[in-house]
Parts: sequence; C-alpha cells; structure tokens
Amino acid sequence: MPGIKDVAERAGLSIATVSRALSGKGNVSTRSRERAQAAAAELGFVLSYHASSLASGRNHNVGVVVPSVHRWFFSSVVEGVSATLLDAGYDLTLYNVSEGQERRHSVLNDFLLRKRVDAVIAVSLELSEAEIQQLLAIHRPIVGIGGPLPGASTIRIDDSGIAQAAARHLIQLGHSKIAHMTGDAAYEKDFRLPGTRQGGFKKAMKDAGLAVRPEWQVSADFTIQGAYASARQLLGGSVERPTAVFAASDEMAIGTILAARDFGLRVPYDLSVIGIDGHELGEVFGLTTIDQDARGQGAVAVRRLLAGLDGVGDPGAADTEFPTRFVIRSSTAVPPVDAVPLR
Amino acid sequence: MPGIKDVAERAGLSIATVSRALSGKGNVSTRSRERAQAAAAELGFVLSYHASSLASGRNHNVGVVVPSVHRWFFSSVVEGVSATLLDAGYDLTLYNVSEGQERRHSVLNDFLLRKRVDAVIAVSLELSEAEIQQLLAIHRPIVGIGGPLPGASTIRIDDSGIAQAAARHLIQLGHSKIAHMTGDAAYEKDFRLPGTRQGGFKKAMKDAGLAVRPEWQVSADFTIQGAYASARQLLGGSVERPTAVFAASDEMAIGTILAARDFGLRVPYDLSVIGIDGHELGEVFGLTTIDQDARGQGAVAVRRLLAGLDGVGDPGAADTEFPTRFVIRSSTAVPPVDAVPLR
DNA sequence: GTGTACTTTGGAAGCGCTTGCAGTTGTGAG
DNA sequence: CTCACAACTGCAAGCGCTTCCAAAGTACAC
Repeated sequence: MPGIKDVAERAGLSIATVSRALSGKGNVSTRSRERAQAAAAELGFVLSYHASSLASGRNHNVGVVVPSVHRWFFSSVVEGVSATLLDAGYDLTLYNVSEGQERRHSVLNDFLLRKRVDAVIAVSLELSEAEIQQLLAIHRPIVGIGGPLPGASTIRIDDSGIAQAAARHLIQLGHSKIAHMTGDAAYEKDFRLPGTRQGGFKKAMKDAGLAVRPEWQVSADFTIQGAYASARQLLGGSVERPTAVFAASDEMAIGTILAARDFGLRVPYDLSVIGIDGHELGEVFGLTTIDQDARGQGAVAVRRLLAGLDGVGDPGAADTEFPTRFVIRSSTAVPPVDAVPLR
Repeated sequence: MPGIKDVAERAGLSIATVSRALSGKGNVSTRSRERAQAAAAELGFVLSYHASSLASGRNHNVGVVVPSVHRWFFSSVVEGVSATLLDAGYDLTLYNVSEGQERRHSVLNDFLLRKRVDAVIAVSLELSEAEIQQLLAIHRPIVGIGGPLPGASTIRIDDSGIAQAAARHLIQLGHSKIAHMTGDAAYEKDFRLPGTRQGGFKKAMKDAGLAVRPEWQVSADFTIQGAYASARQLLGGSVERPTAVFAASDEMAIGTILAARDFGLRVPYDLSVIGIDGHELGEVFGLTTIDQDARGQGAVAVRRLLAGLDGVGDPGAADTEFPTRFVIRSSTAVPPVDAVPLR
C-alpha cells in the first residue's frame, strides 16, 4: 500500500510538497503539482483519511442522527443532507437510532463524541440541554431539524401556523365537523410536533368558534397503515361522522382516504381530507396538503453547518423557520349539503 | 480538550495502561482499569477516533452505497445494516448516490478508497469488475445486495424463481390473461432485477403454455405513483383487460390496485394482483406478495462482512441466496367466471 | 549589481493514539 | 528460600499525514 512518501520519491519531490499538491492547499508550482498528481495516479495512491484528519484536525464528516430512515420525512431529509454534503466533499455518518433511548444514548457517547464528526444534524430528536452542551463543549456545532434543541441551532417549519392554516382551509370551505388525526404518544417522546400541530388545530377551531369534539380527536403512528386503522374507527364507528379530517401528516391523510373509500365515502364530496408534508403519493390521491420540502430542509441544515465550520459561523442558537407551501388539490371541498350521519 | 495523557496523569498511570484500560485490549488490573475509567469520566474524555484508527489500522466503519434511501427497499436494507453495525460498534458511512454515474464514480474514488472504511456494502449497484478489484486490492471486502457484483460476495434473493412462483400462483388459480408490470429502463441501468423477474414471469407463462401478450407487459419506475399511472393505461385503455397483474414490486402492485379501484374493479374479484417485497402497506391492501425481508438482508450482509474482517473470512465471491416467504392475502383469487372485457 | 517582496520548497515536529518489547511485580511449585 | 512463569506496566517507536518555519529561488525595480 503506497504512502505519501512513495509518491514523493517517485515524483522527485518532498513529502511536504506532495501533500500540498494533493490537498490543493498552499502554493505549489504547476509543474510540481502535475508531477505529484501523476505519481499518485500511477501508484494508485490516495491520502489516508484518518492520517489527514489527525494531522489537520479536520474531519470532513458530519453525523446525522435520525429515528428511522425508513420513514418518509427522515429519508427525505437524509437525501437532502446527503446530496449537499457530498457536493461539499463531506462524509455522512448515519446513526439510525430507531431502537430507543439507550441506543441513542450510547450513540451519542461512543460515537459522536469521539471527535469523529465535525458536526451533527439531529432530525426530530430531542436532545437534552446537557447533551447539547456536551457536544458544543467539544466544538461540535449541532443543528436540529424538526425537533426542539435548547441552545442549539434549529431549522423547522411553523407547525402551529400551518396546522392553523390547514384547519382554516377546511373551515373556510364551510366545514364545522372537523376531526383531527394527530401523532401517537409513542412518537411524541422524541418528537413534540404532534402536540404542536394539534395545538394549532385547536386554536383555529376556537378562533372560528367551533367545538373540538374529543371523539374526533384520534391518533396514529404517522404511517398510512396506522392511520388507516384509526380512520376506520373514526369513520365506521358509532360516533357521528365528521365532514372533514385534518391529518397531521400526508401518510395519515392517505390512510384516512383509504379508510373512507372502504366505507364508500367519496373524497371530497362526502369527506374532505387535508394533510401536511408534500408526500410524493399526494398526487395520486389528489391530496390537499402543505408541502414542507423535507429535502430542502436537509440541504439548508447542511449549509448552515458548513457556514459555521468554514467561516466564523453564528454563535449557535439561531432558529430558522423554513417556508412551506399550501398545495390545493382535490381532496378538499365544501361539505355535503345534508351533512347527516350515514346511519 | 483532554487527551489520553491528561487521563493518565490524573489516574496516576502511564498512557499505555490507560489506552489498554479504555480499549479493553490487553491485560490491565482491575484497579488500574477502574482508575483509568474514572479519570476519563471526570475529564469527559473519549478516545479520538482518528488517532485510534491511524495507530491501530482499524476503522470500525463501513461504507454503504445506495441509490436512494428514500425508496422502500433501500431504506429497509439500511435499517437492517445500521442496527447490526451499531451493535457491533461500527460506524456506517452513507453514500446516497442518487444523482447518477459521475457522482457514483467520484464517491468511489474520493471517499471509499481513502482508507476510511473497512468494507463496503453496495446495494443494488452495479460496480464494474475493475471497481471491485480496486476495492479488493486495498483490502476492502465488499458485499453486494441485490445487484450483480462480479468477483465480490453477494447476497440476493432468487429473483427469477420468485417471479416464477408469483406467476404460477396466478396460473394455478386459473388465470391465463396475466399482465406483468416490470421496472423501468431507467432503473435497469444499475439494477438488473426487472429483467430477471420478467424472465421468471415469461418462463412460468411458457411452462404453462400461456401467451405473453406484449400489450400486457407494462413498466413503471417501481413507485406507487408511477405504477398507478401505468396501470391506468393498462386497465383503462383500449386493450383487452387482463384478469391478473403480477407487479415486480409491492409498491407497483399497490399502484395497480389503486388504479383498479378507480375503474370500479374489485380486487380480487375482477382483478387479481400480486407483488414482491413484503412492504408494510401490503397489509392494508390485502396484498398477496413474496416477502423478501430487506432488513434481514442488510443484517446478513453485515454479519458476512464482519466475519470476514474479524476472522479469516471467505475468499470473497460467495453468493448467498436469501430465503423469501410467500404471503397469501386477499388480492388474488380465481378469475371472474366471465372474463370478458368491460367494454 | 543590489534590494525587496513574493513564491516555492524541504526539514522536521507534531496530531493522539496503539502496541512491541522489556522490565517489574506477584504467585505457586520445588 | 529460590526459580519459573504469568500478569501487569511503562517506554518509546511508530501510524501517515499536515503545516510551521526557514531556506532557496524568482522577478522586478532601482
């Protein structure tokens, strides 16, 4: 396995010059640079990542912690993060911490802290202030997406605001019997958003003078299949049926639409459904939604991080609100004229 | 930032002993170990990853190259890989190379080769023999999942066999007008599976003496929405309608079911649909499928790799066939008695 | 020719660990 | 009590680069 020394010998240069030539830093004459590169190519030599990192103190590697790459939002964010990072010449170390708290804990300690990443992006993960301070103490900038990170920089959407907007959309169409499908308690643990969106929903309802009926507050695990099951309860159960459902995510909205179809309900004539996300499948279902461009959020998070790593970077606790886009399709309409329960 | 030296001083031990105590290798008295650990904890010290790697020559890091973590199969594999790797104390460096060839190329050269990973797992990526040899030349074991990697170790399912099984299932139910939805040409580039599955389908049809009608061979991009569009053409177009559709993936099967519903076709009474994958959503749609346990494949790939890194490991080109499971649900049934076209 | 200001180079000192080797201590057998 | 042997421990030599520093070369104006 060739080392930089071999390249230097072959190129008739010193190790120092070869290093500068290959890394592109410092002044090297064109002639030397070419020689060094040629020699490196001939030997099939590439700089050792670890040696470079150790000597320079830079890693070019950022850690990304997500609850599960299998979920729409997280994998979208990871794609955005990955593309931006790759472009910048950074590696992405993925920590998929689905297994719960103790795993998450060990990840933080054994991995992130080992100076192996320059920064960390935490997606929808609620780190304690102590954990954040620990990271910041060793100069590891950290930016959070979609989760509250006290003391750290975060990028997030206006969950309460868009929930209100979604609810208002239904209200303005004339709906008053509006159900809300929120996230599960299991999810809430690390992920406060369900509550925030629910809060926005309630506020909009209250502002419009509408009642929030407890039997129309259902929850699911943010998946299509989970929402489908919940929606079957809601729409097929013995309670009066709402004329509209606001689901806290597109996947849950889709689950709701599928359940509605099962009961012969036509969306939007018998039931309006609105979601939040901008899921690719939204189009197939004609889903009205609020697009939050998860990929874009990932990209922005990276740029923020990189700016902090290269330049002077902001002190840390900047909180950026990412813009969203209301997408009106065909799953929402005015309520049926005789909004009476089927049975 | 404390170094091992500080820990050594504080613990009243030598650097060497602290290193051994903290890494768990070599003989250290219980007393020394405890002291070292205590001192490290007090100082908030953790070993530097890069320094350890450089000095020991081991990375404890494997690179995972996938076309897109946003897709069901890949994110499933990544989850399996991630969990297994984390358990073994390895980091996972993710290369999401969705952007195409040139990106993939630079990833291989600039990242993977820089000695920063101990091994590579390539998911559904077709590396050239030269690329593989390059990797193997620097002692980077490589295992492929779902893609042909000449000269490397691979784990895969019997695509042709399960396609035949799926088709036979329909045939045995009495279907003869069977359509096949295969993967797109765009996908085929790095991912030979569509062709293999299509081959299996054709073989089963031929074996049963049934005609493979070109107008019933459609393709999509492996997504629900893509398949939905294709299926609308197939089912709503002017050609005679098949009584069953075998889709090369569950997502495409689901897209087909959605399209069928649009046309008022009842699955399975008017149309049988079968997929391949074991997608979570399969249950909601009652989809008959062949479960390939993608997570499991990821886990097996890691174990294979780790065995090769720790122990002596097999020479390389072992090809493991991963078992699949036929899951019969409610999307397949006998064909309608009067299988005449609707129009 | 001389001086000034760069640009280019190489020497060598680390970066923060791991580990071979040799020395020290402890233990049970003879 | 002595000796062989094992269990520890510390020293110091790297691992393969980056980069500070000083030396050397270049260019141009005076």
